[in-house]
Amino acid sequence: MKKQHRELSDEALELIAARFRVLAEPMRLKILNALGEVELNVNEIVEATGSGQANISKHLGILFNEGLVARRKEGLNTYYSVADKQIFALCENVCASVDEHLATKQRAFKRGATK
Amino acid sequence: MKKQHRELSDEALELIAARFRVLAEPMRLKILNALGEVELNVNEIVEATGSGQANISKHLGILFNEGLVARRKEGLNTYYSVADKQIFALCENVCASVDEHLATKQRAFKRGATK
DNA sequence: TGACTATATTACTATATGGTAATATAAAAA
DNA sequence: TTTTTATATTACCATATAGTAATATAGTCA
Repeated sequence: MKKQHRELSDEALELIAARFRVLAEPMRLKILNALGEVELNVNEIVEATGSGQANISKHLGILFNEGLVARRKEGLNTYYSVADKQIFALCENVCASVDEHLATKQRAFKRGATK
Repeated sequence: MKKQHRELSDEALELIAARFRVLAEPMRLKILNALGEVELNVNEIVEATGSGQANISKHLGILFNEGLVARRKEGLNTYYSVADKQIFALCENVCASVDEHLATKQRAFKRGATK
């Protein structure tokens, strides 16, 4: 039996999956996309996303715990920014991959072969 | 107000999130890791992962629907392989990112500041 | 044909989690 | 101090989904 790839323990797989899980929510992606390269406070993020304050705070907490965003308090406000800029490259990759997948599906559909 | 990043519709965000969601399961990552560059049938994957046949079939179906694996039938057997090799680069990135995050946490812990 | 085998599907349960309303906290202002 | 404001937290409900057992399906072999 040939060894295919790097050995990954169940624990490592769980950690990697957890990271993906954080990115697997449209609202969290929306927050990251809204942040981009700038720094926004919670209210600004609430407005940018159109979601409720409690929900946004919860998502921000999750993003913060995973180290994807940084947090800075200034008086009553909390300013958030993207801590791990690599996220954007990651999303670009996934974007391209999804796009390719959809194109393939569309070609199959046009050919009349959904298979 | 400055435009930060690319505009992404809610629909696009949902598609990207869906892709991440597929990768957000340890068992599916385990399957992809087991497959690597080789082709395995369902039974071989069942053995490699230590999970049940029904569960593996279900996960393979999900991976297939997202276009992450390809499927080839040969008699009674179904052989699966990784269709989107970019996945591995993606996982490497996430791996590095998680690693960095954990290292940061560890440094904070050693400093006595969990903050 | 009928038995056997590999895989897929279905039905079910248990768990996780997103959204929301209500509330707590804590900093600023009056 | 009291009030106001921004954010975080808690409790709750509704939904999604991983794992599993049972069953269906379909190819192979006798």
